Amino acid sequence: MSHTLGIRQAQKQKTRQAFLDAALGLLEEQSLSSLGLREVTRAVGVAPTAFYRHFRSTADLGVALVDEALGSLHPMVRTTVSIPGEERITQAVRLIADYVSAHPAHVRFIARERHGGVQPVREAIRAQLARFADEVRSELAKDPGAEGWNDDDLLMLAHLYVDQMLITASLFLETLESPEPSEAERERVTQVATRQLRLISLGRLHWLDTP
Amino acid sequence: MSHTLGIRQAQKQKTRQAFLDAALGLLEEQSLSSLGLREVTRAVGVAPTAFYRHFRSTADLGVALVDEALGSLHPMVRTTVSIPGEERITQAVRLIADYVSAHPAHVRFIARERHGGVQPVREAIRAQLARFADEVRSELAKDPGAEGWNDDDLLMLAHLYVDQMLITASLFLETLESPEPSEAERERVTQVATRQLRLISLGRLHWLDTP
DNA sequence: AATTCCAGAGAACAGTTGTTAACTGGATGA
DNA sequence: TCATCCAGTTAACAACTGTTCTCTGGAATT
Repeated sequence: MSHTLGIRQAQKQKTRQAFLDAALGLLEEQSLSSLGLREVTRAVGVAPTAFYRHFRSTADLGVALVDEALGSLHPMVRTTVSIPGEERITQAVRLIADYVSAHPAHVRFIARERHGGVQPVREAIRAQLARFADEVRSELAKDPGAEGWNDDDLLMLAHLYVDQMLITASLFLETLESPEPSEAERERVTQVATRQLRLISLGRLHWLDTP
Repeated sequence: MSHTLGIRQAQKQKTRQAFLDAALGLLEEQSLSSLGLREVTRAVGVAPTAFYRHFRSTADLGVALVDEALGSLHPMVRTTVSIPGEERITQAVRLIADYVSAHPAHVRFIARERHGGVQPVREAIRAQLARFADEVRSELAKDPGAEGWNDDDLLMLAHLYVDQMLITASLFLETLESPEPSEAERERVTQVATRQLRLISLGRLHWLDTP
């Protein structure tokens, strides 16, 4: 059962969330490695020293942001990959489009810090993406089209899908950042992403044609 | 014809190159948006104000680094893509492996700043990658396997290849950064990348099977 | 009701930052 | 040879950084 938090714990979590929100906002136009501790506390409206009550460093805050950004996405990905047939591709692209629309700053943060200058954050993202890949692999294994596939090749394919989804997310993001975000642009990205996934699925279909 | 530079111009270019080299070194463990001007001049061994003789800002220096990192790669990519048959994939993976080994810091810089916090640099990288995609597209168009393909689909495929190459480069880089860089790890990345490219090529082969 | 706890405030620290202005001295071109 | 140019220097600026130590007032515990 869930324990009701005391006033004190509740207020602390509220402040912590304010830190995460403020940081995410500031990170829209800079990278984590240049994010200052004082900068964040100023945005939240608290004293600089209050930061240490919640995080050891801005790198620590970054790791927390990784979990916030990707943690809740796992069940959705599993569900989407488990859809059979053509519908899977359509729904996967839609899932990404919707997620980018709903949480653009989170997506930007992940894309930016995946190869960014803060090692612990890179590692946290790497671990999350590896989890996604493994989940995709295990869902694909249940698919009838996976007969005759070994686990290595399935994981190779899963990584291809995951990376492709990240690229697509980044393209949708650019769509939002564009000076005049048009529905036509979004539609174009959707079309390209769909066809790229279709092409990969075609390759998958004929993977075992010749040994 | 090439004009021989005076002592003065030559010395200036030498210092400029020292700036680029020093910056690239410092950027191994941080992002461009946190790179300080004084930090760079200190590493070069020159007064802070000397920086302004060469660059307007660190963002400006970043744009110069983009050209240094990717500019010389275009002819190699064209040549590699023009190779027919299975050999093309093998040679492409080898090209990337060699380039990462020879210029790891440049590759890291591109991967990091592609989605980094400095807009002009992102734009410069985007433009270079678009050039690669267009070059790959025009080489693929010459390929016998491209009969019946329209330009839109060819460009879609070209982007898929280019993005895939960047992902592979980043994996090779992680291989070098690993605490104990083993040849076995490199070989594994080579194998995965090769099979991913093969799968994509299989999809390409059957793209026109059903309209 | 008395005591402990602890999120956040306040002040101070030594170092750092980007940018300005005025300079020097060797290469350059008349 | 002499005047011009200009890459790099020196000095100074206000503003900012992360981190420390001490303090406070309300919640939590007894």
